[in-house]
Amino acid sequence: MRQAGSTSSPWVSRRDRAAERQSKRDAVLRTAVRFFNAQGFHATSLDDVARALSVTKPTIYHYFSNKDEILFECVRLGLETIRDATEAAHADGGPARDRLETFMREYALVMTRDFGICVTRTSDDQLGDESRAKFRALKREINEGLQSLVEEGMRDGSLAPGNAQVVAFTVAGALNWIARWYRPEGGLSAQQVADNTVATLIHGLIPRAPAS
Amino acid sequence: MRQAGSTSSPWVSRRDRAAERQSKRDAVLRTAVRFFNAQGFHATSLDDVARALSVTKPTIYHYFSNKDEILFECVRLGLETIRDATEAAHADGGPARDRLETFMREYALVMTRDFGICVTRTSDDQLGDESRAKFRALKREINEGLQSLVEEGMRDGSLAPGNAQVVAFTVAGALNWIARWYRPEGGLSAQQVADNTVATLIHGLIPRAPAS
DNA sequence: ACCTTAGGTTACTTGCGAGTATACAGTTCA
DNA sequence: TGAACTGTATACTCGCAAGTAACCTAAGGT
Repeated sequence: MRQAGSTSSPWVSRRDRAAERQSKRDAVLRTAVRFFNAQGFHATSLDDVARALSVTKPTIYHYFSNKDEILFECVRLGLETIRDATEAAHADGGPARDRLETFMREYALVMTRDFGICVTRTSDDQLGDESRAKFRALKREINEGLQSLVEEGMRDGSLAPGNAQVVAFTVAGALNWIARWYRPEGGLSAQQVADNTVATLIHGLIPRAPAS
Repeated sequence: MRQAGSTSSPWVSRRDRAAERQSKRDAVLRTAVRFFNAQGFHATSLDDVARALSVTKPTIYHYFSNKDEILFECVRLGLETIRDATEAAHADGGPARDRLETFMREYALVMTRDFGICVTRTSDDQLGDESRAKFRALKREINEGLQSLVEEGMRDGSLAPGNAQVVAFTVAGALNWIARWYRPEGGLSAQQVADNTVATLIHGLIPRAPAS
């Protein structure tokens, strides 16, 4: 630690205290999410996490009030990244299809990273009542954003007509699934996976004449 | 119970004993899988399952040796249905694309039913070592079948060229996801969901000239 | 010099739920 | 009639991991 603040002076503490606390909180989350992804939430004890950080369990309780909060913070970090991308996709101009494609690519990339992976591995029965409600709300928000983007595209003709809800879930499923199979050490980079998946969804499985 | 065997006679027991035992075993699985899907595996105690069947926990242990076995049998039932469909798809003649499409539709339908739902809700860290190995093996078998079907289609030109592995995972993800969002009481029938999802995957998101 | 607070520890409580020991009733078959 | 087995219940053990109590230390402000 002792990573100093803006000016590097021995008189660390003023506003830096808060920053240091935050950085330790983050460290707990980063460590916890790896365990959750590797072993599952229930199979991970806070002692595991503590040990990995060379501290003890009560220390963790100094930063979080319970295990639930830790899990929720993990999924929140993943979900908020995606939600921000949804909002960006709506704000941008241009044909809906292009905005959708950009969004999908971003979504896919999140799914190759720890917090994104945690989102799809977490089912709401693992969370307490209040966290579960927030978790669901965030997911719904994202899904509605995706679906409305699809609807827009169907309206403006840049997307093929169909059932927007099913299409949105199909896209979400294909993208979420990346979190379940992607391995960084495998042959493909995250970017390649994202590009290929998005291309498959956009163009479909059967051949198509060169012109898009 | 007392549902009798082939001939309806009061002398029930001979070969029927085994059948009755089997039917009770099945009842445990059907009840358990509903709980697992509704509340999650860890959040479901065997007392819950027992109570729902109006028996007690030791009775369940009379049919299964542990909780693990119950979960594994649930996912096995789901997975084997899919695997059989894979094999059928390989055995059939005709262009690979058609066989793939049939297989996808069947896969999608399984994902609307209890045991199929359980498959995608179960992550391997919930299983013991031996069950986990079998679970993974079954899933791999299915995925390899799917991927080889895709490769075949790319070779014979009935599918667009691309990275067969990514395509297979994209398809699997979209189909698996059905288990996470489909609700029978919602507006769409299982068949409609299957047809729409498959159509989206086959044709892609962007418009296409009428001729396939 | 002293009080307070933050960050940490050791050692505990506690509850839940998986799994078991044991007993008992009914049925089959010798 | 009675041995053996099957299916079920009651009442227990037991371990694990979440969460807590109580205590320690060092640093900052005054």
